[in-house]
Amino acid sequence: MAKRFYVTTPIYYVNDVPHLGTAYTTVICDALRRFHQVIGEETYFLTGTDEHGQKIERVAADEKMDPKAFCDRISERFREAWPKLDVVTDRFIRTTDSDHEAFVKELWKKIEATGDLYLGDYEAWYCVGCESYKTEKELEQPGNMCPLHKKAVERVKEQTYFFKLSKYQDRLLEFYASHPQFIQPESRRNEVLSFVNGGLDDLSCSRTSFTWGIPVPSNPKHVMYVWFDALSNYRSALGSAELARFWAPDGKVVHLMGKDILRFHAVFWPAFLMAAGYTDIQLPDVVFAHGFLTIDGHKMSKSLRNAVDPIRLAEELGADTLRYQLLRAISFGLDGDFDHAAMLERYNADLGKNLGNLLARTLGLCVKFTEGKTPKFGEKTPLEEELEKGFALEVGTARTAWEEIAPHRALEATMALSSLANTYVDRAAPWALAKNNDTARLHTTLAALLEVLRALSVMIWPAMPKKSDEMRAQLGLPPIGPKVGEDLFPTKFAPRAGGEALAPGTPLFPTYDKDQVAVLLAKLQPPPENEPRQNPPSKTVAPPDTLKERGQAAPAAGGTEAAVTGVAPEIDYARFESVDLRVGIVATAEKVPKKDKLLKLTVDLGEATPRTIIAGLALTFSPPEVLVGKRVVVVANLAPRDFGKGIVSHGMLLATGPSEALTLATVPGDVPAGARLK
RNA sequence: GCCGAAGUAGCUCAGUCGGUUAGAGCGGGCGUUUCAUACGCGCUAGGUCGGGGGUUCGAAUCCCUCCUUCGGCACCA
Repeated sequence: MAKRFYVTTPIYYVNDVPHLGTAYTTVICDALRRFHQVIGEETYFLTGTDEHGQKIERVAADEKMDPKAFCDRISERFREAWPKLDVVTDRFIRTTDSDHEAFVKELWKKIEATGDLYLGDYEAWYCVGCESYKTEKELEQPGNMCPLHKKAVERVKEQTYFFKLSKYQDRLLEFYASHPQFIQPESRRNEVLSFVNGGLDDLSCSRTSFTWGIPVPSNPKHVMYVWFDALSNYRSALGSAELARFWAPDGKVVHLMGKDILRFHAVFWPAFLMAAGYTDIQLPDVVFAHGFLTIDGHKMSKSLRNAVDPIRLAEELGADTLRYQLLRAISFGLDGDFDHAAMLERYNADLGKNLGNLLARTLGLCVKFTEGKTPKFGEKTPLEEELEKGFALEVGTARTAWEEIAPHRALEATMALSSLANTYVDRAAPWALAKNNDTARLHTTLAALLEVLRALSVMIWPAMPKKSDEMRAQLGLPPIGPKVGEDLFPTKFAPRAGGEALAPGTPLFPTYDKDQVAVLLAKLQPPPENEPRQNPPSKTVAPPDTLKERGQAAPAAGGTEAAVTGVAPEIDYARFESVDLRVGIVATAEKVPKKDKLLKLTVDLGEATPRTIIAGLALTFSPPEVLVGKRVVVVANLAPRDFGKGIVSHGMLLATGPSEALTLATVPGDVPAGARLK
């Protein structure tokens, strides 16, 4: 049984501001930490911001700001946001913090000393005609020919530090095997296993093309790869000897993150630590990837994400209501939907009618019949026996669920206990007992109810700390003040002595009537988007974090993201002239079966018959017919490429952008098909 | 296309080492109590357990196949 509990969110990249996705991750961590606090463990909760990288350098430049100043501004938005959701962190770390930088440099040096970080050339084959890198297997032999241009490709070199990730493949697999809990949930584990089983390449771990990052100690021209820098925060934050105890055998280290960045946490991070000499026992215990949220059934597009502000929700409804919805409504680990209407419905049902009303009716009875004081618990009847049985069951279920990182189940059990108490009141009918002057039974009944309420006030604390405080105040109890070594989470049904003052107050969770619900929804729900129906996968913007946007593990080798770090080598005019660019008019367009991205076009180039061109446009242009009639730019003298099944492409369209949001190079006006561009 | 996960009542999900009438919560409907926030309690939903086929005395639960959804990979001349 762990005595210490250390939980982290990913550090959020400052190219975005807090939104519902990041709030989700952060709230869950806070709730988990609170649970572990309340059972008497020593806890530490870390969040923060990730601030280095070329992207930030650029955005800052665009805003004519110093990168650090830019980071200060955005980081502050995160720092300010979380307390508004009743999130209490032990530290808000920034990758620009000096102790972090110092730690990362030390970590780097340690690994470099073992030889697992080595300076090498990132070498790749580059075809000037294609303006892109080629992999070995793409080339035609002999002569390393570009298959399209039938010309030899060039060898391009960039110096970079590599991390010997390949060396850790087996050790990682062994680690996963001996620590089945390491990657959760289970289904994600398989994904990672197959990735690692598929073989690991060494990781390019430094850049020289920009400067906004932590310099490599032995070679300051190089800046460390952002992931190396960022992942290290989990460790750098515990740099002091005093804090290192959280990362010891009797401590449990849990990293929570969205499923999109699981790989970095489950593969790279432990490998870095292994390389730096950490033993298995010093690696994190659990890497838990949760799902993505949709909002009212819609994927989180950028605009939708901006329209649904967690801070505003918290201000409007109370942080506790938002927290409850996030924790209870979404099966943790799976993708989930954040539905505004469902949230209010659930609030009314669970919190208002079930729990809130239970408190009100119980205290009401006490005011009437026990002078507002806690009564004495007397002899049990079968009713109390049954209540106790249910109490033990639900309390146990809730505890286990929290331990297993299943907050939705924990809260389900919590509400089940509240339901049980409502049933119990009805059966015991204290108002009838009062009428019959059966004071002993009356008191026993009320004391039993107060005991359930006391337990509930503890059980909701991880999810709804403020409401717990209010509830306990009404029950005449002090707010939860967790102490290390003291397990406050209910186990035994143990009514209070009696004679203590109660302090009934206003309803804990006032319900919203139909009209109020309508008003709130109108106010909070984002306006419906004009989503082009069936416009596929505008890629879900990963809510939980935006770290993915940092680019590939290796330099832009043939990646579709074409992070243009520099302009391709110079060519002479003759070479340029050899590329025959023509205006083409799209005649037909259809999807290539079984290929997600490919469209088969016929394009009129003013020739006898239109040409067939295969292009990777399907993600952006749906249905493909929208392309018909467009004047596009075609590379007309590109060697044909066979896609199998008799599909051959005779040319290429010019376009830019990510595959799900491409911009086609088009020609305005009525230029005839076949006109040459130069 | 390859690999993986999933498809169970209006909604969110549980159940699956095969076994009596397939479950819970919410919502809906009906009834009822009065301590309470018009709240509680009781009853109810009759759902082809994605489709089809097979194994078996018996399948939501095992096998095959198909469909759909979601991931990862591939495809982007």
